[in-house]
Amino acid sequence: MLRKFNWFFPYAKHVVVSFSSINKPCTRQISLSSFPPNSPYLKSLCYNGHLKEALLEMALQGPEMRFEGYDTLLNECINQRAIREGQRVHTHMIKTCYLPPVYLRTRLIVLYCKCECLGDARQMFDEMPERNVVSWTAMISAYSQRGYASEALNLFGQMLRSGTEPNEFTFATVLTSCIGSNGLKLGRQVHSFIIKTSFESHIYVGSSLLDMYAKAGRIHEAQGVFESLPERDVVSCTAIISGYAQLGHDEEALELFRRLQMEGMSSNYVTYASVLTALSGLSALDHGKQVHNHVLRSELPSYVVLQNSLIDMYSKCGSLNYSRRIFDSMPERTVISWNAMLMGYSKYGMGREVVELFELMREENKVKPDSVTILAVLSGCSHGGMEEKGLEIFFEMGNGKLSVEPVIEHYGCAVDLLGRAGQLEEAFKFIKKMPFEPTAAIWGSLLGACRVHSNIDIGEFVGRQLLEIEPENAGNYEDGKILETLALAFGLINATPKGVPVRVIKNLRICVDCHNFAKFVSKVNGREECLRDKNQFHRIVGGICSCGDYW
DNA sequence: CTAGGGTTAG
Repeated sequence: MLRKFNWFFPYAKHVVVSFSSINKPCTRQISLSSFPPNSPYLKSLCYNGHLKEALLEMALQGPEMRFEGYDTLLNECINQRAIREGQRVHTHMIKTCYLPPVYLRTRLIVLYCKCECLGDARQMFDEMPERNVVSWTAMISAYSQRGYASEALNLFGQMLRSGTEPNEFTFATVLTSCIGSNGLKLGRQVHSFIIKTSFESHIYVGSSLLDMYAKAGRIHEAQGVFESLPERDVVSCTAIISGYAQLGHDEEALELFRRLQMEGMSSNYVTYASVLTALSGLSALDHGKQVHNHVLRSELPSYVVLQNSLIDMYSKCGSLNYSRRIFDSMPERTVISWNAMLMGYSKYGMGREVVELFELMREENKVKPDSVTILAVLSGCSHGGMEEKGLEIFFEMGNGKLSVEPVIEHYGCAVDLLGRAGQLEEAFKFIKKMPFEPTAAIWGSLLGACRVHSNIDIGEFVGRQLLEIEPENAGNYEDGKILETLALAFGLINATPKGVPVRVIKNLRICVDCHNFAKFVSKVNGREECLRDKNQFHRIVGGICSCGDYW
């Protein structure tokens, strides 16, 4: 009993750890207890997930705690993502003057990283008296995983300068941070380093490498790395398939998938998600259903990611009912699930469904809307005849009610909403007041509104703005022709529904003609039609389109 | 101890 009181530390509910104290030179008090540390008991508590009891045991053992006990405890804290309990272990080390070896300090970095306490992880890292390749890699990977690519790369540079040799773990993780405008250049540098250190054919390094090339749009180089791999597994195969799919090479992606399957590759839910991306790009409903059936038969657990891609596939293939059925059946949804469903409704101009679903999302209050959510809702409102509602939601963003910072695309939607509501002057003033430089797309949307509402004054001004912003479009014409072209553009404003052949923006003309033709056909045949263009869907019944002639 | 592929939008 005496021993217990000697070494029992009454912890505050919220432990504030003084990180710097862990490195102070300090010797542990010598235990006079004759009891050996009860490590097996602590271990069994941890293995059974009883962290609270294990912490109590730690307190009882006091300074008799050794490496093994700390290791077991930290492992379980990491498994359970138990930050409070992990902090207690950390505090215990400090209070009992235990100087943890590099290994345990690295475990603490991992703990803080997994619990999304990146700052604490970095502090731990900075205060290490010595580091090895594992601790460097753990910290680099912490940044990579949390999306801090430049910090990861910075640290990689520091690591090299410190004279620590990277290993296959380091390369695999640092390559995932070679993204963005400078990514390819850096990735190539890392690649040559990998060749020098003979890690090129390592399966983890190789798949990370090919993924880096694929994300940089260098699919042939990615293919080259893939083919040079001495062995293949699910991840490397999925990486190359998704590389093709993400670059829009949908047929190649599917062809590769078929070939690799015949060669005996195994698939998992990530593979199917990538294949579904390719299929939705091709609007290949039948194949999509086959994948869906296959997934159901193979009894994969219900992975949110896979269900998200099924929602997207069905909506892009025009089967919104299937999308909704999957959406409704999901035990758990992420923001992407909501976004995919909202986007589906939005592209069909189903404004009411968009607003209803968005309201459901806010009621449930489990998942926070993000920038894409609002984009889907606003564009759904403008394509679906819910202008007022859409504007209301846009202005809620400015009020801070939505925890989403408006970006230029949201402003574009607002212009769309105002234009569609016929408030052309308001839209014009709105563009002038925006905190962003208006893009060609924004002027273009106002021009479209001017066309629908036959407003020549604003339309003329907007047309000139467009020619200024997009000189590459106008650059194809000689000076005289630009005035020619402008006239035709304004002619378009008053164009009859049958359409006047105007050559201002090519796809605008094609779109009007095709659209009218489709409407004409639907009226004559009395059939419903579904068209998919670059941005949205048109569902045409009896000569009337779901887009309300506004796109 | 540390590592690779994935779903919405653009």
